[in-house]
Amino acid sequence: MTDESSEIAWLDPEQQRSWRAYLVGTTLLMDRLDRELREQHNLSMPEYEILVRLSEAEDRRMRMAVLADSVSHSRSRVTHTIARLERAGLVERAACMSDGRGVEAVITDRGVDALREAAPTHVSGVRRFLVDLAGDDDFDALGRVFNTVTDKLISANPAADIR
Amino acid sequence: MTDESSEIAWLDPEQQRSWRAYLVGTTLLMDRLDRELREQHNLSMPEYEILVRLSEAEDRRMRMAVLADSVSHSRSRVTHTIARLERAGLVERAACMSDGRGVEAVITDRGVDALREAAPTHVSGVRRFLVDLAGDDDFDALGRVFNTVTDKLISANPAADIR
DNA sequence: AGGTTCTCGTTGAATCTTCAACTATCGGCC
DNA sequence: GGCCGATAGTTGAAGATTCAACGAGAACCT
Repeated sequence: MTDESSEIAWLDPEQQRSWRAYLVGTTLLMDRLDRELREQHNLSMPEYEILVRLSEAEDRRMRMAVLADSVSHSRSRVTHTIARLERAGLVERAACMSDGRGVEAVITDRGVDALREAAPTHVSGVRRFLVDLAGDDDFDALGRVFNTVTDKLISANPAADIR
Repeated sequence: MTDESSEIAWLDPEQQRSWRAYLVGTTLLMDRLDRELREQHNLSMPEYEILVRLSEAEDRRMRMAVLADSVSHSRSRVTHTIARLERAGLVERAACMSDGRGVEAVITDRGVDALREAAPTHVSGVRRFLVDLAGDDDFDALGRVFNTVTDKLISANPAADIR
């Protein structure tokens, strides 16, 4: 294209095909999983993910910042998401004893129930549209790649705050 | 968990690790690439993708529906995105001659320039945070997986309208 | 103590996306 | 020609996410 383009490391056609497949595939996949959760369980993907983290946490509760880091969403976003979940009665907020600024999100019994109901739907979607389509080796490769990507982006973006 | 859970094909721990790495990694990656484009070139990822498609198209123009399909966004979304790009002077709309309902999006010279400027930034990001981190074989695997995912989700979602 | 600086989490507005409803045109059919 | 269902694209409001600014408490330093 321009003069400087000769110095730029463009993607070769095959790499470009893979990159675009990833972009489009991810869009379609997230869209689909989100839609299934919404229609069948009235939950969005981000909400679902947060419920999962909380349900696995010690004492079913997590500090907002830890929660935000664990899903890699901004703190503001988590605040809003938790607010929605709280309105739905699936989560409650509790002041943090050890830190006056702190807030803990706690999944309620109803939250656990909602998650239990939604989980099979979700997992089946992940299987049908991703895991079972990929060979085991390819799926392992995917895991390796994105573990590396995550490491790189976490350490490149110093410390906690995603933003 | 519940009784029926014994019949459900959950993900084994390693699969779960990969799935979550993909989720988190994708979040971080898209976030990062979007931010770089925005800060350095005042473009979002979806806007960038659309400019790319248009720039590659015959005569630099595409029907809205074709464009929407090619990036796998809803038509409404593309309408809004194009409206923004039009406001920025990077794209124009033109009535379609062969079909009275049709609208073609055409990338302007300014649009081509903007894309030319942004492309090196973007490609470098894709390389630094994904392509160059993955071994060639792993990256190929990623391409295979998402080509399959895309095929499955396109055919599963009969015909054009993504939603 | 007092002051400074940092982190925690929230807030409300701006931006982007989704959703449902709508207009207009096309295409087939009678 | 005229009707009828399907398709193209838009619209505006509702919903979700980002962004910048903020208040409150912690941590540190003297």
